[in-house]
Amino acid sequence: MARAATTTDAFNAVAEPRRRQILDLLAHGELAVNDIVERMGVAQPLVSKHLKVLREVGLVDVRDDGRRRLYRLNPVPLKPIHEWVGGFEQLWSERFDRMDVVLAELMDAELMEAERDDHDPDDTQRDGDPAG
Amino acid sequence: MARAATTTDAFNAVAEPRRRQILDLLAHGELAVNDIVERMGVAQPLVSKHLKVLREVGLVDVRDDGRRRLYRLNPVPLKPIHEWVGGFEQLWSERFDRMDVVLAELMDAELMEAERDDHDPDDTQRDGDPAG
DNA sequence: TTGACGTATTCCCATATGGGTATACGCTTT
DNA sequence: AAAGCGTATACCCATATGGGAATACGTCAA
Repeated sequence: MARAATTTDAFNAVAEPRRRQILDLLAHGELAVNDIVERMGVAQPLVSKHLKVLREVGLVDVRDDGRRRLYRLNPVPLKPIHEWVGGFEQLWSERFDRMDVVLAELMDAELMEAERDDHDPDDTQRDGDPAG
Repeated sequence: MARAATTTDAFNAVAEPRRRQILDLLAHGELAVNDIVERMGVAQPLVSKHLKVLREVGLVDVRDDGRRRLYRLNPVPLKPIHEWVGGFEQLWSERFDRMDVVLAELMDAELMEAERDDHDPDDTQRDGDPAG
């Protein structure tokens, strides 16, 4: 099998930078295709294709306005992403007691700076469960 | 051109469900490849490949332990995702029933500042209205 | 050393991508 | 009706994917 389709979910749809850019633009309000084309400086068919993907995952809605098509943001499908990533937030935003060991080397560069008074030879947590 | 490589950034790496699953597992602590293989029920080479992708975007770190390799989570590269998606959070989290109203407010934020002397209860020049 | 174990890598394939170009479609103005 | 405009679609490509199978590699056990 190949990679999952971009239209599989918001995760895949949003992996493309241009599509994120489109969503950023639409966050300011409804826009016609040409508006997006101008602001992004890419070919119109390409924009239409990206919009199609975004439509298929429900990230944008369309509305006909004469011969134009106005697209507008629908942020709801982003929610699962936010929630999933949010589950890790604590792991990068602050030090944990038990995850500390794990994170130590990840942020060692910064932590080591503050590590002037050594102590605490304690260990014994091979299987910490931060989510507990 | 084809789709951006999965190793381009966390956005792409995390678009794959299995890789998210791996990160979820590692959130509980360090794991050897075989541990992951067992818990996910997929072929070992596949796990190794996914781990390689995660390594290349910095989402996991490895440590040798005899003939095993212990992987551990590094959540930091998830931060940009969280931040980008978080920018849209208010658009879905607040009790806004009608997204178009929200967007209109964003759009006219500046104008409204200058027009706080206005009155105009409504105009409703839109088509369908879900509210009812 | 030999063998077993734990992982990584290589080769193969079907698939769908993002981009380009050309063109078809629909609405509007003449 | 014809001409234009705004969008969407159809082709064409090079590329890299996720998965499967086989195998190479490094470490530990006999």
